[in-house]
Amino acid sequence: MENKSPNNAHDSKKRKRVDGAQNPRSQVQSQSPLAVKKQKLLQSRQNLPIWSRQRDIRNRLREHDILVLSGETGSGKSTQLPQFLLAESWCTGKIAVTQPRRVAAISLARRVAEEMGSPLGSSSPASKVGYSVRFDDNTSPGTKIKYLTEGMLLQEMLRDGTLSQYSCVVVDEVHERSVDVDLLLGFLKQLLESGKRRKPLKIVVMSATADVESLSEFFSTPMTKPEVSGDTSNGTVHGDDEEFNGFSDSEQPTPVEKKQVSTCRVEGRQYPVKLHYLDNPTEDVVDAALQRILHLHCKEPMPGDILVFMTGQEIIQGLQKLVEELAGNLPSEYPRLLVLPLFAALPQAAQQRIFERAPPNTRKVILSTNIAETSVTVPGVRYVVDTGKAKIKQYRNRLGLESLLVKPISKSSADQRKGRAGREAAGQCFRLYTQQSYGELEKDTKPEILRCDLSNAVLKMKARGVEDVLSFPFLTPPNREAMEKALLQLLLLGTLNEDGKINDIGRKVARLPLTPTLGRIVLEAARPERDCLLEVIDIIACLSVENIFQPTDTEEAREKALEARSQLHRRQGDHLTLLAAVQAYASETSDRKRWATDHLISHRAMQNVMNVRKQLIAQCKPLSPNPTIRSTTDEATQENILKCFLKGYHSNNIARLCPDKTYKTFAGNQTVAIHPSSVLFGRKVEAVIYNEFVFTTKAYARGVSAIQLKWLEDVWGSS
DNA sequence: TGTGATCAG
Repeated sequence: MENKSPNNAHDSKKRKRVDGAQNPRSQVQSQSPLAVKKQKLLQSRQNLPIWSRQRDIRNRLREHDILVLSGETGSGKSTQLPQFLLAESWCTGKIAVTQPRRVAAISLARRVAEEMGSPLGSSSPASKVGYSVRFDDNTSPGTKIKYLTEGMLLQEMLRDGTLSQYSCVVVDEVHERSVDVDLLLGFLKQLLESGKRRKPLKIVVMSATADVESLSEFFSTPMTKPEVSGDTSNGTVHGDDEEFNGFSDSEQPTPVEKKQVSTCRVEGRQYPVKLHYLDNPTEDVVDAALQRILHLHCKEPMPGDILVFMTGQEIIQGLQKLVEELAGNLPSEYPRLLVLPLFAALPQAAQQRIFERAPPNTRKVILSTNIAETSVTVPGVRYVVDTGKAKIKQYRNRLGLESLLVKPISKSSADQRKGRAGREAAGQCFRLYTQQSYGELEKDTKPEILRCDLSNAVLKMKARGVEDVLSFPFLTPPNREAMEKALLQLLLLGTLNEDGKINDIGRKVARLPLTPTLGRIVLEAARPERDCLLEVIDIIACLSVENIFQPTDTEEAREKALEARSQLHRRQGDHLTLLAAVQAYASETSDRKRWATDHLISHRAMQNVMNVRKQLIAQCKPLSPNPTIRSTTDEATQENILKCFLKGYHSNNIARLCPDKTYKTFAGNQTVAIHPSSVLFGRKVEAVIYNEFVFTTKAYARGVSAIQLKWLEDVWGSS
């Protein structure tokens, strides 16, 4: 039965006829539900734009190792391309397909399993399709097609430097240009040019935009100085290495010739969207959006929901009030208007409301951040209103901190937003800016690697044996200053040696699912002198998820929160307060959700904390097989916990109280105030450490704990 | 006395 499956047929000549078999009735009667479902799906697969390109794509990959495929949403590339390749003679191993987001990896795997008539993941050893995302590895030994997040493949590359179990890596959604995708592309390019693979490795790079030239140029041009060196002796957290790790041989790399890269374009499927611009620029986009929403609602026929792109939570909630007010005053002959906000911090249940059908005679208006641009598909939308702005992360080398700024979006972002109106029928897009302003927008959004703190990326490169990170093959190289800042940071953390080589600590930190700073703190906690691993992991878990404390926007809510959380507050500061919260939650055995609600703590955030905690404890097992559980009321324990943080923050995140009663940072002697959300707010202690420095109405330190200056020598004096 | 686009390990 296995061999009858068209996608497993190893006889590619017969394949076309089997796929096209139009008389499945006799098979259907005798086949399992999975096979019936597969047969039903075949027709819709055959209608996808990419279907007719199957032969072409397979031929191209027989002749070339690299294929750059551009295709818009709806072309079917993410589901069909991996299936096309399964029967190729070079495809003896697995096919990896990377995705930027977990939900995408999971839903694609589910869909492809159905199409292939295969059980999903670990449910059966016969499963051909699986997925792997953080906290959820759903694969079986027989998995041939594996959907996984970019971060998961990066982790796999640290453990198995040549990706020996794969015959093909498909990198999807490259146009989003996450830091992880940029690293992956560089690592894959190095791997291809290293000549380290025993069997061929095929690479398919897929992008929704037509930036095919830069991608094919990237892969076809050999690196001037192939980077092959590095000390990769074992220093693992897992201790399960079998394969070599990176490019550790001292032998010279094989000389590289210019690679042949094949390129291919597939049409998407999209209904037409009519564009409208403002004649004159507006000063007040909120008002312009309000007018546009009401006008659309009163003039355009039903059905047809409206999706409005805005910058952030606050402005969305403001507009929501205005629209609801005005819509309430409309004459009764108009349909009703249901306003739904959408942003990531919104509780899950509230986010779900956008998928529910509106009551009869009601039009939905969804006011969204750019979450609706890529991460969430809102159904029923025929009208898009675009303010042309978004909050964008920026990194400032000199201050060494990331901040969010409202900035104009790029052309490709604007076009993506517009496309959201044409998913189900023809639609319209109203841009709340002029056509001239559109013309002046950047073509693409600046890749994240040019806008962020690079210490994590650089550490990963070092852990893969890349010694000269300045000549790493980046699709768009970050500037030298940002790279040097990251190297310095890693050196201060003690993850690199003076000569820039990664050390044992660095290799261990690189494998933890944390920033280098937080990873370093965890390692410190495992040292026998500190011996407070479990306690520090609880705190670190909180710092690596969203805020566990429910936001308090009114005076009343603030008082209520203060009251509800009073038993959790620790006078030493926010770190020990977080620890108290996790310990209380974890020891709650009856109803954790209720406990969270009672304490005005986000249950969803706490569930994430528990997942991260479990993962970190498992990963740290080799560091400290039997960690002691400490009494957290013991002063020595408290001191040890905070000293671990001191080790990770070194001079960056410390401030001391000056005679003028203000806190000044160690590093820059800058005045910094304790944030009102801190339990230490308003208190004066000799010195503090803090998790982050933010500049809003003034310079604030958030996540603050009291320390003693005499501790510094103990922490900095030792290695 | 005040904040937060989004995603990933």
